[in-house]
Amino acid sequence: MKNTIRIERAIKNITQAELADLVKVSRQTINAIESNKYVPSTVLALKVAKVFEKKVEEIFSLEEEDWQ
Amino acid sequence: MKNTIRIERAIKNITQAELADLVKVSRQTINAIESNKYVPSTVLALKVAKVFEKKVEEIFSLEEEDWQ
DNA sequence: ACAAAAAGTAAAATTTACTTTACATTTTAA
DNA sequence: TTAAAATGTAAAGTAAATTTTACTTTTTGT
Repeated sequence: MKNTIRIERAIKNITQAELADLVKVSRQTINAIESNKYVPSTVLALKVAKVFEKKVEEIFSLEEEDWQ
Repeated sequence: MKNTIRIERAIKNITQAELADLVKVSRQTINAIESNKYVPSTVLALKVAKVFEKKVEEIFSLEEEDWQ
């Protein structure tokens, strides 16, 4: 799965730390998700999408390998 | 976070086992998510939404306590 | 009423998300 | 150019997702 968090942050001009505060996780968690180190929970994805006023699908999208 | 998977399954008339096959998890995982035993990953939420041809937000929604 | 299918549930094991701490590197602004 | 801010990263620890196996209860169809 890929995501556009880095782009959305740039548009909104907020730092990883600020986004982390808004969605109540650590800065490293945001960094790890941007770097595709792991897949966030649905709660976190919904919060991130809400911060950026976008649908979850506009920020997170499935890739071939997500279906095996 | 709550979800409407049980309702969507009823509309589409598919069993927990069939949905589990479609999204490639165990039947118990679907059951646990329907029963709010735990929060699925974003990959799984995207797959479930796709199966039901709905947006993630139409199936999964945040509740007060998800923001603390 | 009966059998089969579906759903509920639970424990143990495994994998993965997320935190905390800490430090290194890169970018930004004066 | 230099300091501060932002980002990258890593290890150790904790919490939570997911699987597997297995059994019970409920629902459905005949």
